[in-house]
Amino acid sequence: MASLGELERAVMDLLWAGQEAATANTLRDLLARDSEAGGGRAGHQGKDLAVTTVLTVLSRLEKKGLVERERGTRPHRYQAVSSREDHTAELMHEVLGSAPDREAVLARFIGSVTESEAATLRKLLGEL
Amino acid sequence: MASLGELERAVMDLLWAGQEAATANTLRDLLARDSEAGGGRAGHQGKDLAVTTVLTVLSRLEKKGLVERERGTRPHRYQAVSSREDHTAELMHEVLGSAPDREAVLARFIGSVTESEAATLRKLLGEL
DNA sequence: AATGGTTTTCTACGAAACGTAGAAGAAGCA
DNA sequence: TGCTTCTTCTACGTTTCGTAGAAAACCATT
Repeated sequence: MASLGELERAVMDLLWAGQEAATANTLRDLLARDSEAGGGRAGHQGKDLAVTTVLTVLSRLEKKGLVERERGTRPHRYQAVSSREDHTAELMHEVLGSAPDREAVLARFIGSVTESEAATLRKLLGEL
Repeated sequence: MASLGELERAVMDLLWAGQEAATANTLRDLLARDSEAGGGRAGHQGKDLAVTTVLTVLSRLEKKGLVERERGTRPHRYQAVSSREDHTAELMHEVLGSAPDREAVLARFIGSVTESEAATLRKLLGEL
C-alpha cells in the first residue's frame, strides 16, 4: 500500500512543503499556480482543478492514512500525518523488507550511494 | 515505474529464486505448486493458471524492463534482468530520490534499522 | 507439402485505482 | 428562513493487472 497517483503525490508535496494545515481551496490554488509555471506536474500545464477534485483526493489520502483532517473547523483543514522524511524512510524500509536477504540488498544499496550520503551514514551509525 | 501486481511479483520471485532461465510452462507449474501449499500468493490457493496468462505477465514484465527473453530457442526462456538484490536496492534509491532532502531521509531510515543491519552498514561503509 | 501438436501473439473482459467533476446534501450566516 | 459555502455521493473515462480464449506462427513428421 504505497504508490500514489500523480495528483495525490502533488497534493502530498504541498502538504509536506507547508507546515500549516491547509484547506482544499488553498490547495487547489496552489496546484493551479504550480501547474501554471512549467515546472509543475507533467502534462498538466495550466489546468485548473475543481475543488471537489481536490476534496476527493484528500479523502482518498485520508483513507490511506497519509492525511489527517480537522473536522471541527468549517472549511476542514488538512495536514500530512507524517513528515515527508518519515514517510519516505518508512517506504524505504518497506522496500527493503520485500527482499529475503536484507543485508545483501543493503550492500548493493550502499554501493551506489553518493560520497556525501556515505558520510552522513557513517556519522549517523557512529552515533548509534 | 516500480510497482508490480501480485502475479507479476510471484513470477519475479520465481525467476529470482531460480538461477536458470525458465519457460512459461515451467513457471506455470511452479506457480501451481506454490499456490497448492498454503504459503503461496494470498487468496490464490490451488488455482491453476493458463499458460497464456503466464505469457501475458511475462510480456508485461519484459516491457517493464524486468525480464529478458531468449527468442532464439523455441520455447522462449525467460530470466530476470537484474538480481532481486540489485533491483530492490535500485528501488530504494528511487524512493530515496523522491524526497528533496535525501540526507534527512537517511537519518530517519537509519533510526529504525536493526542492530545487525547497522553492523552490516558500518562494515560496508568502512570499506568504502 | 499437408497435418497436427506446441508455442506465441492478439484481443478482450472484469476489477481496482486514479483523475476528474457534477449533483445533492449539510452547515453556517445574514 | 433563505443564500452561500463547504462536503459527501455518485459517476465516468483511463490505466493497470489478472485472466484467458482465439488466432496465428512455428516445427516435426509423414
